[in-house]
Amino acid sequence: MEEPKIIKNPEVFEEYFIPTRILHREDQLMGIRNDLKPLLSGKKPRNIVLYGYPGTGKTCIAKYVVDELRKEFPALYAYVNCWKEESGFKILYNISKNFSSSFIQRKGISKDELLDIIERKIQGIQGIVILDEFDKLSDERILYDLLSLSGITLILISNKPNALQWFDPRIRSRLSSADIIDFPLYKTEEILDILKDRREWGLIPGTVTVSQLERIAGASEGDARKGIEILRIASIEAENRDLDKITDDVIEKSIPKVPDTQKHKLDALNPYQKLILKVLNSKPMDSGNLFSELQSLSEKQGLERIVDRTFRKYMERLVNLGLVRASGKGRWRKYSKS
DNA sequence: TGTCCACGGGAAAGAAAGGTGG
DNA sequence: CCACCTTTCTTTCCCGTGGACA
Repeated sequence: MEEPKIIKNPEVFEEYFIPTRILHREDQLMGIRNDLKPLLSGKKPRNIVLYGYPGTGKTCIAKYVVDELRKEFPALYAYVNCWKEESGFKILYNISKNFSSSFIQRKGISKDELLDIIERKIQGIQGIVILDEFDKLSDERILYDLLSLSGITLILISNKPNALQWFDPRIRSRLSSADIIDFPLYKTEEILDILKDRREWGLIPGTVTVSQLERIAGASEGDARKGIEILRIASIEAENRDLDKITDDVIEKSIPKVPDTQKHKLDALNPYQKLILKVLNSKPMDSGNLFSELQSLSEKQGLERIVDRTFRKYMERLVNLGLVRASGKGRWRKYSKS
């Protein structure tokens, strides 16, 4: 293979790549930092649950914060994807392997022994375990066992909004104090920023234009991973064709190669949710006014009235989709279009 | 200190989507 | 293809909570 013309650093586009700076996820970043902060003063941190659609930065940011923390504090660390390692044994095995510098015999070892190993390892030192896609966990006992070890802080990640509800009440009660952090879909401009960042680190200058990146960002449906993947495929394709820059044609061909992850969540808004957006388009509002506005508008359109709790669920959804911004807390929250 | 009122968890009811066997 | 059952998602009902404000 001769000199690359497009790609400077292919790692930048890999799934495991963690960027040196995180864009547009300040709240989530601070949230996780604060939850883990007690470690630095020898206290027990909060467990954390991260929710959000695919490609909203959950895994990336969790790893980023843990990396950052470990520069200051020597905590043990393990990342396990529960979808790949679905059995309880595999998960424990992976954790103990990550925690331990020495080799662990895989054969003839029981779950209990693995738990013992883990427990011994974290004596006097703390361990952080990221369980990605924890809703895929086949053996929920493991979660219970891990939660019983006081030296372990869990970061649980899922793209199902209420993944916890499936678990045993005992597990839920142990997680009741966990901090729940939501990751809304990225907006198109935010994905554009992320793509520009990756371009800078991963591609040779001048190989892709901003308007081309805009095209990719627009096709990403709020999923940063999808955007990055499109850029990666386009780069490789351009490289293969021996081009010295990425052409529009290559980009258009790359877009359909990346599967939809969001399943068109965005156009699946119901009439009420569309009305809410329309109202917020003109001016920001607090919840009470917005709700009564919605009621009278929907009456005019011949729609049934909805109950207030349903309205709040709609708002929650819209915020999660990143279509509405919520500022202020509790009952004094204000909603505005984002 | 009590009232006000949106918040949000959770259960129950209802609706839609997904199988399966005839 | 339809009838029926199961699973999953949505909406409603119920209710305890907590911060502002008087």
